[in-house]
Amino acid sequence: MPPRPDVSEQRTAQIIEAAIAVFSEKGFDGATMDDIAGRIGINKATIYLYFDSKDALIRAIAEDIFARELTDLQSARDMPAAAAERLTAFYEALIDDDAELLPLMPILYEFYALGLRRDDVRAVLSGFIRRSAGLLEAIIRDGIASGEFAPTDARAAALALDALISGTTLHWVYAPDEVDINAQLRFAVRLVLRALASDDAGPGG
Amino acid sequence: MPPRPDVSEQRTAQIIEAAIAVFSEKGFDGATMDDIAGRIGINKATIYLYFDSKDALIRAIAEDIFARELTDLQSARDMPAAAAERLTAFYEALIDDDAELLPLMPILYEFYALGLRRDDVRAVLSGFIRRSAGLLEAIIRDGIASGEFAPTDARAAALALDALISGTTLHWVYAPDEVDINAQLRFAVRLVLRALASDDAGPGG
Amino acid sequence: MPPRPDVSEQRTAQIIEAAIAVFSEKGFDGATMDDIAGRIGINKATIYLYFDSKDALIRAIAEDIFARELTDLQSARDMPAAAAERLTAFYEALIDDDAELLPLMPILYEFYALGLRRDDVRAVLSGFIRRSAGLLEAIIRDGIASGEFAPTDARAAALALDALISGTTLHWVYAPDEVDINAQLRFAVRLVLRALASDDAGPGG
Amino acid sequence: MPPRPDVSEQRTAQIIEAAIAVFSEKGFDGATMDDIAGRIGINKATIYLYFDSKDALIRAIAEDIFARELTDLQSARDMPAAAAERLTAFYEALIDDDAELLPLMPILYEFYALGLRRDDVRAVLSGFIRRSAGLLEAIIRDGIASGEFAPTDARAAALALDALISGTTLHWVYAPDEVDINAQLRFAVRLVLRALASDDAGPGG
DNA sequence: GATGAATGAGGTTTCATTCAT
DNA sequence: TATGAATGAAACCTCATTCAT
Repeated sequence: MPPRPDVSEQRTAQIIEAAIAVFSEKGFDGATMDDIAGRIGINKATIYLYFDSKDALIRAIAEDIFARELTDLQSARDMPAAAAERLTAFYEALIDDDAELLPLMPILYEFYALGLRRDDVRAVLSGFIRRSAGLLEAIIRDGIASGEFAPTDARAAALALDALISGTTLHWVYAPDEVDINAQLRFAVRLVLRALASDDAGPGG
Repeated sequence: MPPRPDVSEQRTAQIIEAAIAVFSEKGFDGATMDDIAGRIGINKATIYLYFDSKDALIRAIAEDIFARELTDLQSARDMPAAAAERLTAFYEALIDDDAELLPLMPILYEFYALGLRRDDVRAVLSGFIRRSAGLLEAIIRDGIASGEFAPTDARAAALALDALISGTTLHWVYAPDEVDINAQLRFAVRLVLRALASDDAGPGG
Repeated sequence: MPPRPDVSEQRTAQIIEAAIAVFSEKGFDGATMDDIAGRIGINKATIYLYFDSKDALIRAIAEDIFARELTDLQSARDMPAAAAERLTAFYEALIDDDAELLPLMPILYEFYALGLRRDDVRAVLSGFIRRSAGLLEAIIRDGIASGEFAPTDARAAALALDALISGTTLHWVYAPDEVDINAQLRFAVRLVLRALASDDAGPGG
Repeated sequence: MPPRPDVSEQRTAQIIEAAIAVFSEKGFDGATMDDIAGRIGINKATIYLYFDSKDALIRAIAEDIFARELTDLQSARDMPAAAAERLTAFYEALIDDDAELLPLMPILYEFYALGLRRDDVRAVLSGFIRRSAGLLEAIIRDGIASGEFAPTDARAAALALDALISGTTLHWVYAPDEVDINAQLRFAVRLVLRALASDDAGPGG
């Protein structure tokens, strides 16, 4: 914690923002501290006043990004609406964020790759995935409780939905011409909803 | 006709194998040519007799790995069995390959990340994803033709299944304790099969 | 306004000086960045703060050296004296600079060789040669205008004089025992002066 | 001396020829043994059957090239003609060899540069320069003996002529548009001949 | 808080040279 | 005689990190 929190916090945020942009473009290793500093017109050394190391910066970014993503999911969960509607709302928010989300994809995969090698990053990612599925599960559980969905393995369904979403995003990124992301995500949700509505016993059965 | 058997192909394969192992462990950037050479007890410079550059080596690995993966899928497609059975067989092969597949995951995400920045890698990945979905689609289409599945958008279903598989693998890798990969994949297939069996119009509808 | 005086220019000059010495001794290819850095007790990487690459450094040296040489010639041209005197003064300065000039010879030939392969270096050399002959030509032209020399092809005479000087320098460097550089240069100038004084039509005739 | 001289000599010559071409194009350091071997379709290692090292090859080339040049000069000296004619014949042969000589210029300067650092090369070059001036001197001396030229310092005149020739060649190479090599060389010879014809005492006087 | 200057460590790539065949 | 394969040594260049100002 640097002495003057007001300025510091701004700078911290500014650096993180710049770093996200640069890392997205060049990858964690391809990007240099100079690239990041240059993007906001400060000196490379200044970054070290706010972050201990490049690794620490990367870790901070992981926390920042995944916290933001969770926020979206959380507000979907907390919407006063039927469960099916809330799930739909969630993926629609995802798509609408198109302009925001797409540029994050490179860094996302960068994190998936890095997390398998760095424990601190792995922890952040694991937590995110767990919580992400947890939020979807909560919505599904609400739907079951309210009788909107048939009783089923909410956890498995949540995992499947989450998997569908991230898998579809991958298609979107790597074969954009072939995938109508919007239709495909809608299809995915419907797929899961139908399973929930039926009496399927889920993977645990 | 040189007296000695052509050792080139063996060396090439040997280097690729070593490189896969090292890249998985340290990432493309973290791994050095020395690491790779050291792993098979040759000199760093020898690698350059077989690959023009580190980048070329990475690219060769991409082709190698994804070709192997496709082979598995292809043999599933070509099995003389009902479509549902063939889909099931495919993901079961995936799981059985556990010991082979799991160590490849880091490199896979490494490729996903890199592909968004390097065109040659991107081309290999795009092709893989496209062909992968194409093979699943073929099986599904067979099922529809044989009356095993209800008429539906085979492409969308294939994409969904493919997405489910890669998304589930991600869970598996990052939250292994929470995910029974076997059950979860079975669940995924059943999910899609049910959609196929019904009269749902798919994402295009 | 940084508190410290701008040390950049000094460093730049220091590096160029060291590089000239090292390049003279070992040739462009034989010399390493480490050699150069070591000579002034700095780290190799520091050189890269001032020059983009070894090639850029070499190019900077070309500009530096040839600019210096031209300065000498220019001051000879601008002397308030008869043309013949000014020409004589020039080669005498050349000889007096003995201690400075001789060590530069290796690097000069290095440049002659390199310039035939590298366009940026070639441009510097071409310009130098052109301007060098141009300055001599100006002096000769003055002499003709003042009636000191007979009307003749001033350009051809200048080129001949320039050629004589560089050719003689070559002898000097490679057969120092056999050539009295001082006498030989004086002879060369006299040779040209006599041609100028006569009514010879020059090479164009 | 390899066992079978017939094949060996051919190979040796073939390698030298290839090396001259490659060295001219890329410089001594820029050229690799592979470049040279590749140019005649042999294996790099084969060169080592004929030359001990790259340095030895370079030295052999120096001897080869300068011997050839001297041959031209020698035949000019031995022509049954007046001295003035023989000098003229010499520079004319030089110009006619245009197509042969011009491509050798890069390697020539390469040698001038290298000779200042490598004793074996320096010895070859020194000898060449000395002998070259010696041949010109012989012709001039003949001219003096026959009364064709006025008595003068033949050595100084020869050196001046030699210097003029090599200096002019430099202009030619670096400012080809500005120099009519043919006219300029003729001018140079005339310049010297006039000096010889007169009663000038030369530099030694 | 900020930076210009510097560096140590290291990575990719190149290549003359060797040697078993 | 010829070569495919291999390598040790080294060079250029980069960059995260430090520190005096």
